[in-house]
Formats: sequence, structure tokens, C-alpha cells
Amino acid sequence: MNPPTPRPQPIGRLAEATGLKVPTIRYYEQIGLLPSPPRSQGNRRLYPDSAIARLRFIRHARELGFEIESIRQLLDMADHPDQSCADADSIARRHLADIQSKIARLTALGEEVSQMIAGCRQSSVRQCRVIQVLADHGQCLGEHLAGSVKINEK
Amino acid sequence: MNPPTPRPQPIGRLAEATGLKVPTIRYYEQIGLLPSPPRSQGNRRLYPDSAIARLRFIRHARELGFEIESIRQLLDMADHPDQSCADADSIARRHLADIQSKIARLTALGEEVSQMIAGCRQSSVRQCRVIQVLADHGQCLGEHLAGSVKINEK
DNA sequence: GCTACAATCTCTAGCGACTAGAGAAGCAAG
DNA sequence: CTTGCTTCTCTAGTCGCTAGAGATTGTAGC
Repeated sequence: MNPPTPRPQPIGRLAEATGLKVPTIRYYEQIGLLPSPPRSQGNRRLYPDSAIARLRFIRHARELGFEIESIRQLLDMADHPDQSCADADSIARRHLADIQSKIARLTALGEEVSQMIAGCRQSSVRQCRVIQVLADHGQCLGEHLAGSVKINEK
Repeated sequence: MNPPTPRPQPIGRLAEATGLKVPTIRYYEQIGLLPSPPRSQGNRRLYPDSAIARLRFIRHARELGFEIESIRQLLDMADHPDQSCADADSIARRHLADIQSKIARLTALGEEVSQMIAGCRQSSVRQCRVIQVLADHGQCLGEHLAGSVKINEK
């Protein structure tokens, strides 16, 4: 006879339902991505069903490589469905450009590393092409890595 | 008449010669990649010329995306030129595999993100394909991202 | 010698996105 | 009542640096 009142869920259930780990969910709350849910008498978090959708959104966006700050903006937009989605579009475009430049860089790295490997005759270190190339930048494929490259990113 | 005795260099000179920043060089010393050089009376580091080659090796390897721990091993090998280079080879191969899997993953992400963008008609958020797809995993290209994906890597 | 100013020193903290662990408390079943 | 699981808070660690404070040293010009 009751209308199907979905009971609030504890954090572990939420973790199961979303595929996120429990500490990750707490972390998202801490950084303000997920609103703090009400607590039980014993101080446990009890989540409404809406939390599942929100966390799935976050997880999917993270899987697609969006940064937390972008996700924060995307969630804001999802919360205001009557506004323009131009910003969402531009966030996604920026992200796509980022992905493509990473691919380009990794492709260049991959070619260079495989050249190194191909040149190695597997004898002593003295003749190792891998070590030689690393020791002498001049021996590498090209200059495409110099200058334009941020050394500190993967 | 003197044989060309290369004078030890201060850290700033070394930074210029290698393209690394001064704090980065100190950091490499701190983590044991670069041996601690002798100091001047006033406690400044004075580097022998060999430090330049070592730092260039490190920089080049970092540009190629090798992790510090791999570089540590590669440097060990470079220091023992009579040993076998099979390990260097396998480090490089492992790194190549890593690069290739990142490329594969980024390519999949890029396709999915560009599908999202292509589907967006730039109207309100309610009809925004970008937001929709993020909100509902089922709408995305495929299952290739599910399960096999570590959410926490870029 | 004195005065600027640059370079260097040590130390600590911050980045992003979590992850791991300690130690305490709550909760359900037997 | 005990056992064992879940949850709680808090702190610290990951990687490869980077930024900043505040002190000291070195150098160039006058």
C-alpha cells in the first residue's frame, strides 16, 4: 500500500551501485562535488536516490578523462537544465583538444622509444642503443620533442 | 700550459646547460638520482662536468616519459657498461607497451567525446547531448570503457 | 669599504585525484 | 554478550616536481 518510498542508502550500498570506492565518495563530498547527505542517529551518511545518479555522472565523466573542475561545472549545468549548453560544449571541446594533443605527444614518444628498442642488439650496455640514445639527445629521431615539450607531464 | 681543467660549475650554470630548473636539480639530488657534489666554502654546490651528462640523460629520459624509478635503473646500467643490456631493453619495452595502451585508451576517449560534441545542437542543457551522455552511461559508444578502466588515471 | 642586487642555501607546503591505514564507534546476527 | 562487518574521522602517502619564505653568500659598481 505504501508508495514505493526508496529508503536512504548507506555509503557502502552507494559504492556498490556506482562502482566507486567508499573513500572516493567521501572525498567527493569533501571537495563539494556531492552534497553532504543527512546522517543517521549513529552519524552514518544516508543517501537519497539522487546521489546515485550524480555519482554515476561523475564516474562517467572521470572515465572520459574530465578533470574534477570541469565536472563541477558540468554538474552545475546539469542542475540548471534551462540554461544554454554552450559552456558544456566548450568544456567538451577543450577536453577533446587536450586528448588529441596527448595522443600526438604519446605517438611521437612511442615512435622514438620503439626506434631505440629496434636498434638494440641485446649485447652489453656499452653497445646498447637504448642507453646510447638516452645519453645523447642528438641521436634521437628528431627535434620534435625539444622546446615544445613540458617535461613534467606524462 | 694548464691542461684544460674544467672548473666545477654552480647549480645555475648547470641548469642552463641542461635545460632543467635549479630546484629540479636539487630535487634529483635529494632523491638520489644525482650524486651530491662537493660544496664551496660558502656551502654552494660545485658540479663536475660529468653532472651535465647525467642530467641530460635524465632529462631526455623524462621527456620520453620514463618514470624516475626506471631512470634510476637505466642510470645504474649506464654506470656499468660491461653488463648486459637486456634489462634496459625490457624497461624500454615495458614503457613502450605503456605508451601504446595509453594511446589506445585516449583514442577511445577521444572518439566518445567527439561523438558527444557532434550530437550537441547547442540549445538548452535539457537537450544537450554532452550532459545527457554523461548522465546516462548507456548512451555512450560502447562498453569498452567499463570494467577494464582505471578511473584514476589520465 | 659600502651598497645593491643576483644567486644560492634550507625548509616547508602545494598540486590532482585519490588511496591506505589507524583507531574508535555503531550495528546485526547468533 | 560476543563476533565480525561497516562506517566514522583523521592523517599521511602517492608522483614529479613547483612555489615560496627567509637566510646567507657572492659579485659588480662606486
